[in-house]
Amino acid sequence: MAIKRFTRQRRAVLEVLRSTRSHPDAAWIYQEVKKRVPSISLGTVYRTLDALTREGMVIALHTGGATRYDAFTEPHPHLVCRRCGAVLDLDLALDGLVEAARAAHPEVRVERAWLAFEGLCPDCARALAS
Amino acid sequence: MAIKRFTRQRRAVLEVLRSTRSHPDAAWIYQEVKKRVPSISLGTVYRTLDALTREGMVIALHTGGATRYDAFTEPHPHLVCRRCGAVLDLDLALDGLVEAARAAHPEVRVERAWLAFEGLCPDCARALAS
DNA sequence: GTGAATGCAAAAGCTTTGCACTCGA
DNA sequence: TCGAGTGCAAAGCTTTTGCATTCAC
Repeated sequence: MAIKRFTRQRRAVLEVLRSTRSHPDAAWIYQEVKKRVPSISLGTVYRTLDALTREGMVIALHTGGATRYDAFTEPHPHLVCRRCGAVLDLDLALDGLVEAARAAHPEVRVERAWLAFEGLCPDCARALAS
Repeated sequence: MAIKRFTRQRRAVLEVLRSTRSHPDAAWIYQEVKKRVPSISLGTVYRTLDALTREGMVIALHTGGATRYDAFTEPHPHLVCRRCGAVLDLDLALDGLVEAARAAHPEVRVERAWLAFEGLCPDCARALAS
């Protein structure tokens, strides 16, 4: 269902998510939101993240473990560190990807592109280089 | 650990996976492999898929629900249908993506690109158009 | 006031794991 | 032979859900 009421809980989830660029999962968000709204339950966090995702206010990232969320909704690629699991935003335009897919495959409806790179974050790249 | 023995079970999992382009999950693979190796357990299927993925013989796709596997390991994008969940291979070159990411972000190590499109498969596009 | 949203807790997936046994190299 | 791999089952983790209650509109 669409969001009808903007409750304290939903506002807090959104604010916590907007306050970080670490692409946290539901458990981390829950711990943080609890500091502002101690009565909130994990189930509400999940329901809120689900609603916000369907509204397009946040993005859900499926990188392997728990789903991670991102309040920065402009299309942008991510780097997933294969060593520590960190997810970083990359500054790289995704222009043309959707159009190219549409041109190559007119039989499907292409709505959005998800681009992720696998590799090593700066810390892990340094650690493995030595 | 690396694969040391190519058992009946592992051969069967790989053959089942190579026989389809439907990007099945572990449960489906388990049902199919059972027809050839009735004694196989779901745990072995998971361990085998994990080993094959680490060996680079199959690819693991994280699209939201259960992990799906693909024996076609050439880098290629997928279309994930938001209506029925189907995953289709798209015929579109990924050339230059990794290089572009490396150029834009020399501080990270970029090893591989994962490109997925969200949209509608041919059946669902047709169904929603009417 | 009213029903959308919440809190709680149970349950439902999906995946991993410990252990004794098996069998491929 | 002998340890990598298996089968079984229990456990672990993430996520969903039913239901009574609450509270935003």
